[in-house]
Amino acid sequence: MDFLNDLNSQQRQAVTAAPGQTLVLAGPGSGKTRVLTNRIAYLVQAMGVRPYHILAVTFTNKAAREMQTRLERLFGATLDGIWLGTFHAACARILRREADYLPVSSSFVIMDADDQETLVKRALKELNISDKLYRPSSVHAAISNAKNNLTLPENFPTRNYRDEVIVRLYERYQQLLQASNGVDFDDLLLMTVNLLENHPEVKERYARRFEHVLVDEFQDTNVAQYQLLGQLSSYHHNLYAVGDEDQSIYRWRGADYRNVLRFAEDFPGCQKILLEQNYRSTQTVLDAARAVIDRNPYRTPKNLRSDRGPGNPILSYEAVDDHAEAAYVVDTIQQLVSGGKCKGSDFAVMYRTNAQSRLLEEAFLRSGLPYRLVGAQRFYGRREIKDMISFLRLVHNPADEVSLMRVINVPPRGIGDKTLVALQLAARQAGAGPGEVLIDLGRQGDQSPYWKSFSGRGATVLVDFGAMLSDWREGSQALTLPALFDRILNDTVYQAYLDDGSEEGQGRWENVQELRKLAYEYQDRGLTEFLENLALVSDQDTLPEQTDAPTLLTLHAAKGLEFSHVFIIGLDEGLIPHSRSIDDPEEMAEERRLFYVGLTRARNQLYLVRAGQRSTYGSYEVSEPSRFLSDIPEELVHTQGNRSHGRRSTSAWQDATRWQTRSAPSAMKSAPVVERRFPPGSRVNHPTWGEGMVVDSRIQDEEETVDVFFDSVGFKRLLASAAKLERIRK
DNA sequence: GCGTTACATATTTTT
DNA sequence: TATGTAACGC
Repeated sequence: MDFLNDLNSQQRQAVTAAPGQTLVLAGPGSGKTRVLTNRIAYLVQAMGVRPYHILAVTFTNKAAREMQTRLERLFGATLDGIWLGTFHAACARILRREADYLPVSSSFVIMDADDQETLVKRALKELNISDKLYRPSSVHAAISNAKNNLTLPENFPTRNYRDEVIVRLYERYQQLLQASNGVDFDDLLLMTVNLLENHPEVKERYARRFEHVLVDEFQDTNVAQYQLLGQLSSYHHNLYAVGDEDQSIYRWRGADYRNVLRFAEDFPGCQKILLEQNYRSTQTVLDAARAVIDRNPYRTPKNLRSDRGPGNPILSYEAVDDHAEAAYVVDTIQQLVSGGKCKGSDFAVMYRTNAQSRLLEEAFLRSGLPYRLVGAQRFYGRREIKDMISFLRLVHNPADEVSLMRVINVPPRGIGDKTLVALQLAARQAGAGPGEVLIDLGRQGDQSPYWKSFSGRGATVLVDFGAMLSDWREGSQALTLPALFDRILNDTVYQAYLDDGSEEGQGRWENVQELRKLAYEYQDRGLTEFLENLALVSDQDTLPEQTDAPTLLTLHAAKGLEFSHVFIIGLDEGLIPHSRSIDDPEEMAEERRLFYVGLTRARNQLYLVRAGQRSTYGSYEVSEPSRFLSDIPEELVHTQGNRSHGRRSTSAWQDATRWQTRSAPSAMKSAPVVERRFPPGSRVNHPTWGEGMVVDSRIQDEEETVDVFFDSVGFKRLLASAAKLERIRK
């Protein structure tokens, strides 16, 4: 049990906890994943638990993979029989096994968020409800919300007329889903919980098997997930939850950090262990983070400690506008990288909204520095990728109407609204799905009973497409996945459709080939598994790793990561906290946690950046500093630049920007030992240049360096000890 | 049925 | 800004 020696006492206590319900509250950087994996190792090695009896659930595939890798390292082999994966993957697995109990067959497709919205739109259309009054995204959110709370249409609380309409939409939506032999993302959880609830014998089977249930990021569980954990651990009662209320940032998706509090109420005998030793950040970072998060109510106070000493002060910078903000970030990174002090991969730039990445990207492109963008342009969200996946899904499951409607006329083959309406009608009259009708048409041509339901031209084009589809279906038995893929590409002449000679078209075609490459990897596993993985694996999981470039990402995407140098930009009211959060205290608390998550990603150096004005789609607006900034104790922060000096000619300001950038202290330097004599804002006198105002001042190599804006000559950078500076009163 | 255009539209976070 | 859609003309 060597691994126990490398743990601190809190960690060891957590890893070796007695069976039963255990709650580990793990502050950022406290070795949470390590505790989780070592716990599994401990269960297997010390307590003799067979991996077969262990279930470990995470929220992301990445986290699951990370645990997998660490376990392999600990054991020198893969653990046979263990269930280790995301909530959704585990549920999908259960549902496919137990499909006999379900309204769908075991080959059900998993509908992603886009598909869900498409279904909502169809429900709106069918029920003749205005999509202006009932925006699809909002209806989708309401349905999703209900499902996350285990609310079925019949239990949906209707407080007003709008709710009643939503219930009707919810019901129709559900019908459409099932007609497509589909299960949406939320159903994976909801249906599993209901299955276990309504069939105690099924529940017992799983609960008996899983002697130990472990959960990562417990604070992000929603009602359904919480319920599920209870069910799965209902026989052996060994539930091991690791999380941190302070890092709960998915409230909008139904996550409820109060589950952490509920855990203690529901299991009064549970053990609660706090991990407060931080191995990531300097004490300065932790102190700032703590000052921010301590203002949140309803949490377990934690005292995060670091052995790494105070480190560098936090640098804060206020740019004139959002362009200058981006320029500051890029310039600073460029200086530190070209100075050889840092690698590109030491840096991360975090922001609240994806839209903010654009100016950054432009600035990076201008500078020639490579960068890595997380999230924004989703590979699986691209049109061409969705098209190809839809073809494959259709082959796998012709009942999938969402996919059918997506690609029935892609590339354009003369199937327009009129023909589609006729197809829907014919299907409804026959009590079949449009997919079946289509395939029958394809097989039998004018001999098909459906033939006469269509006009001459409509019938022909439908027969053509139906023939293709039924061909693929037969092919799917005989052909390998990549071969099927190519067959589809060929038959649809998809390349010609995409690659119109433009750069964009070429890019799209490359994406298709990228997907084909992936299909190639699945040739031994087949279509079903390929599709399941496409549905459950997000883009975040397919990030190219190991590029030596700064990472651009949202604060949400940053959770679980760490970087030496972290920039958090857009620290303005309306962005952080986001304007949609200001009138709801719970939302506001979540914004605070989000900022906290960002702060605690930094190992060495934090940069807090904002802009005095920024363009919100079109026009510029003046912005106020984020309220969270004032929660950070001043002594932890070193303010760079100072917009408040009187004149601000463009050139002087640009000088200042560039200049301060260059002088950003390196992360590796220790904290200042010399006292500053000329704090920013003070007036000084110089023998040759006369009076000026100190704009910036910092200690470097035990020397005080100051930036002064002189009334006579503008900006100068001086060594305080060498220049005969004199401080004067205003 | 298709493609173009103008126009309106709404802009958080996504396993 | 950028995206989607409604309307129009072919």
